[in-house]
Amino acid sequence: MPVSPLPREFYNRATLSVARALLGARLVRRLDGRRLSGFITEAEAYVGQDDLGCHAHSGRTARNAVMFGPPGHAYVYFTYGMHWMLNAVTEAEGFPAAVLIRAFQPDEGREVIAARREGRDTGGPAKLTQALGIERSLNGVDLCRRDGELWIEPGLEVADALVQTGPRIGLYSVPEPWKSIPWRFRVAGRLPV
DNA sequence: AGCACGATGCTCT
DNA sequence: GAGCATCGTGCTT
Repeated sequence: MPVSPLPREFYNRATLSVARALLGARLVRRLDGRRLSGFITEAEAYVGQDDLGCHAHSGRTARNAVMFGPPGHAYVYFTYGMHWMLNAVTEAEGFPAAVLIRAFQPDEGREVIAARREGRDTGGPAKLTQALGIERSLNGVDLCRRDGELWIEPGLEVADALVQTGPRIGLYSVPEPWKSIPWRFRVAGRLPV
C-alpha cells in the first residue's frame, strides 16, 4: 500500500506553518525509473509581496508566476548562473508565497545520490537539486500527485526541541526587517534513518 | 574552521 | 547592464 503524498490542504495555510511542518517530510524524486528520497532538514518561508526577500515582492513576472498559482506545486528557479532552487508553493491561489527547501538527508537511492554528488554532501539548496536532478522541467509540477516525477510524502516526526530557527540565508541586499526575520527552520543534528 | 573569490547565465530594469 | 534565496576551491588562522 503506497504512501499518499501530502495533500493540497497541507500547503494551503500560513507559510511559516508549512515550513516547520516540512521538516522531516520525505521528498521523493523519480529519476530514470528509480525512486530517490530523503528527509527535509532545512526550509525557509517566503511570504507574499510585502516580504522584500520574496521574489514576488515586485509583482508577478514570468519567473515567479508559479508562486501566484495554487498551493502544492513546485516553484523551481535558476540563479547564480548555474544553480536550481526548489520551493513548495503555499497559501491560497493568488497569494504568492513558498517554502524554499534548502537541505535533505538522503534515504532511498543513497548510492545514486552519492554518485550524482560525487561523494559531497546534500546540505544546501543547489546541492539538493543537483543530487536529485531537479531543474527547469519540474517548475510548476503538482507535488500532491504520486504519478509524477517529484512529490512529498509524510516522513519522520521532528520534535520542537530539535528545531532551530534563524534568519534566512543569502539575502545580502534585502532591507530590514526582512533580512533578519527568523523564517529559516532547520533540524539540529541528524534524523534517525 | 573560516573567509574571500570566481564561475556563469538568466531575469528584469 | 546589474544583480542574484550558491558552491567549491584555495588560502589564512
